[in-house]
Amino acid sequence: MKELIKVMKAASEPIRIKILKMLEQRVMCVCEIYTMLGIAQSTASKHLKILEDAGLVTSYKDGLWVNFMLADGRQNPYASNLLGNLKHWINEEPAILDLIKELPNAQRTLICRK
Amino acid sequence: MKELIKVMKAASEPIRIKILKMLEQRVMCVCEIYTMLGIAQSTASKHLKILEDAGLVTSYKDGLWVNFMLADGRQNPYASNLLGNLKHWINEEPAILDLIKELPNAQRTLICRK
DNA sequence: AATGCATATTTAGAAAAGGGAATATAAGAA
DNA sequence: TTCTTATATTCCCTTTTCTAAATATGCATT
Repeated sequence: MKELIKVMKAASEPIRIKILKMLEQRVMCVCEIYTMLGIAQSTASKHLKILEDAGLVTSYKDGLWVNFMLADGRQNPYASNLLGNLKHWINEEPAILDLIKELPNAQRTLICRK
Repeated sequence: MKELIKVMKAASEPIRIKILKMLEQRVMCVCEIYTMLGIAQSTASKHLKILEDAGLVTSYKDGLWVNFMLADGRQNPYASNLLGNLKHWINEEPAILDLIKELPNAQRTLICRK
């Protein structure tokens, strides 16, 4: 039950759904994510932690970057079920279409270096 | 997106999951529900409203009683998907097993009349 | 009409979640 | 070591959510 609630709660926030939809396309680092969504870095980190705790997302380090990707869901059936469904959900939604369209422009080497 | 979020949010509360699991068994009125869950009547009404707004539950009047049941989900794909999955989720959970076991004892004619 | 009963709604307080600025951490570069 | 940079965490504030008592509504019975 706790696991299920955690997944549902993680999936009940528009920003987190957007993150999942972007990660369907490719691996992303935090700076790419918060830039795409127009939110603060700390906000993005927190949402990613919630997604990770729910088993929806995993990450691995690559130097200074932390790469986030969809979890394979082998350990959490609720998470993998949601991720599977989400792939063919809300793909026609304007907000999502825009995100996907803009995704190629969000490259860590262009965005995060100041 | 809004529809999806509404369903996820509705499903991200233990009490509401418990209500759905009970409604898998049978139609219930509000007094049966709040008695089973040990919550206030107003609390139960509000949770039911949230579930109904999300398209997970429907209700019909029968005199003074209001009967709640799972929605058929013909209008909301997210809701029907969740309801379908939930049927084979958390059935081994002690809290759920107990609820189902106690369900036959919660009869409106015995419980609500004072 | 008037009363009784099941449910809905309102109200108010407490708890949780969301947001971002500021700070801490960790890893690469100098 | 010291500096820089990407991310995590802390802190504080605002918004939302949850809970239940109190009140309102609506139907049925008398």
